[in-house]
Amino acid sequence: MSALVPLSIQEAAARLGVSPHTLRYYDREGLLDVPRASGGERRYSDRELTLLRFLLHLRGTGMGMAGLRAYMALVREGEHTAPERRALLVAHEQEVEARLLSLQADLSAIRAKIARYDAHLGCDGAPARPVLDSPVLAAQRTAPPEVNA
Amino acid sequence: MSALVPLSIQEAAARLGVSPHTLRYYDREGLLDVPRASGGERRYSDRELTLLRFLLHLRGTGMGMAGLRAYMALVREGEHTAPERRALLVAHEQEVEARLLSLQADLSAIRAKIARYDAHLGCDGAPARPVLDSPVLAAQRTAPPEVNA
DNA sequence: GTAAGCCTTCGAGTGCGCGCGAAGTCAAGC
DNA sequence: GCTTGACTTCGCGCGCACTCGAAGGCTTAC
Repeated sequence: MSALVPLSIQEAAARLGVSPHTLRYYDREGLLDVPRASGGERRYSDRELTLLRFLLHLRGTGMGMAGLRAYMALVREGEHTAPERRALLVAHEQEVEARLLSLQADLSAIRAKIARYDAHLGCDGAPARPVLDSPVLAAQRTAPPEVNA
Repeated sequence: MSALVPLSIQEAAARLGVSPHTLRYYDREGLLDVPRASGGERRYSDRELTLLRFLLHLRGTGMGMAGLRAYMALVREGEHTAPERRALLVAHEQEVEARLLSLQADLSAIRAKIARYDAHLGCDGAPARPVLDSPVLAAQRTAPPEVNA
């Protein structure tokens, strides 16, 4: 999981699942100060990889570049900014949770529609296929079906 | 929930929670054939509102305009396209579920980070605040904490 | 020495889903 | 008849996060 020796931008990109272009972009945007080798090449070691992995979690949940910059600015400030970082993360967490709920609601509506197609295709009153269950669906059974079509 | 009389674009937009601009855009893009009043004004009745509501569920789960067009093309084709519509929706559903899972994984990582800040701020080995639980979180306790920072 | 290959910077382009302002039209009220 | 106001079409602009191409430099291999 961790590298013993600093990685080139290509290797780092491969590990993180992004393109080298993206890593350079993040650098340009001032998210990280990536150490350079003698020839000026970026060297990604554990610290950078760890930070980037977390930044990618933030990006994956829709935080914009401005948010990432703000967070990394606090990180550079030092340990005493921990409360502010926590506040920033909690605020983001709440936004994400809201989006997650509405995403689940939308998905639920789509599944209801699929179920209706199943009912009509099955042509015997009951769904032909029981719409195989998924772990993600657990919470949705509490919400009303909301069959709006 | 439903209108007895066709709505103006403003009223429809308000009900659907989008802007009139967006409704005209959808019209231009050929998603719906919205009936017009004598003066050429769009009139949204139950059929249109219902269709749009479902389209907004699709948009809300990240389906692009091309997907919406494809779906609506099938709807216009008639009832015999039901199997294709179902297939389209099922494919989309699976994409969304995948995104949902990765979103939850990202969110989980962020929450782990918050918990670590809590631990350090609390300064007594245990989280000062038990990180209040949410219904969304139910499935996540099965996944490993993945504290990567 | 020189060719290969990966790196560098800089700046412009892309794709998507609107957002918005301009300019014109139409129906209703006074 | 004239204003008012909501509607129409048209088409450019935008914000975001990349994405890519051009032009050049450094190191290593032969």
